[in-house]
Amino acid sequence: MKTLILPSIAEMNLTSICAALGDPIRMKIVQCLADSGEKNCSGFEVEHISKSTLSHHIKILRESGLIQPRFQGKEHFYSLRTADLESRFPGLIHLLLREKPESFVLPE
Amino acid sequence: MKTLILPSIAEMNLTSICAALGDPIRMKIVQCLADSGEKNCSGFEVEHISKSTLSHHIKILRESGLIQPRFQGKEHFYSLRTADLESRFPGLIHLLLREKPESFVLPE
DNA sequence: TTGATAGTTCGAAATTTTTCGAATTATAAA
DNA sequence: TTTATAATTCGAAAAATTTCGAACTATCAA
Repeated sequence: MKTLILPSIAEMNLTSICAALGDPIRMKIVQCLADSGEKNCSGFEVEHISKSTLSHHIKILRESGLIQPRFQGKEHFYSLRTADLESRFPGLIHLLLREKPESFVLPE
Repeated sequence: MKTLILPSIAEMNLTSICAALGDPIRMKIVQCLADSGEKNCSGFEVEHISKSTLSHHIKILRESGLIQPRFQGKEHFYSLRTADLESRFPGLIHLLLREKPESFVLPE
């Protein structure tokens, strides 16, 4: 079993999070997850990009604290760390929603 | 008189804004302005950086839509485009405040 | 056990960003 | 007019990021 490195809430840093979001591919992945929850790599709405490049972007998102993986068989399912992000940077998640923001309920 | 290029509210783009904020020097400038309003270059809390480098960072912040200049004599005073940013990305400004966020009143 | 699938890691090339000093513009003050 | 100050622009060098294919790990299914 592999150990995964995720920053704690206290370790999250706004500059790193912005740097992670400052790339169009990564922004798209994050907005895709913000809109519709958990997805594996093939569910991200990105095209014309090799799988190693996609892995690289996923790593940056994970290390910034934006996303977390869940391993199920061969697949890695990713989701936004909604509650953690909301507690550390209130309002951030809301900013990332593309549509129907009124349908999104923030965590308690 | 020089014409300055500022993106309109509609032209503002979240990815570009995040990219602009994803650098520690630029984040510091923006948080400095968010905390205390208008400042010229010498008022930014950045050190060990040449003036041409500082100009480069200011340009990126301006072109992303985060800041606007006001020319007075030799000096260029910069401020956050608070109202414009709040109308385009509600909550963004609040995220950038380092201290005393409760004392900050968002524009109408 | 073999083969297929999902994804990561490695190393190198391509591209972009950051940085600087020198030259330049614009204003103000002597 | 000359000098000083505030800041930008211009190249070019240095540093960081993005990208890819190949090799690898792990799981599942035949």
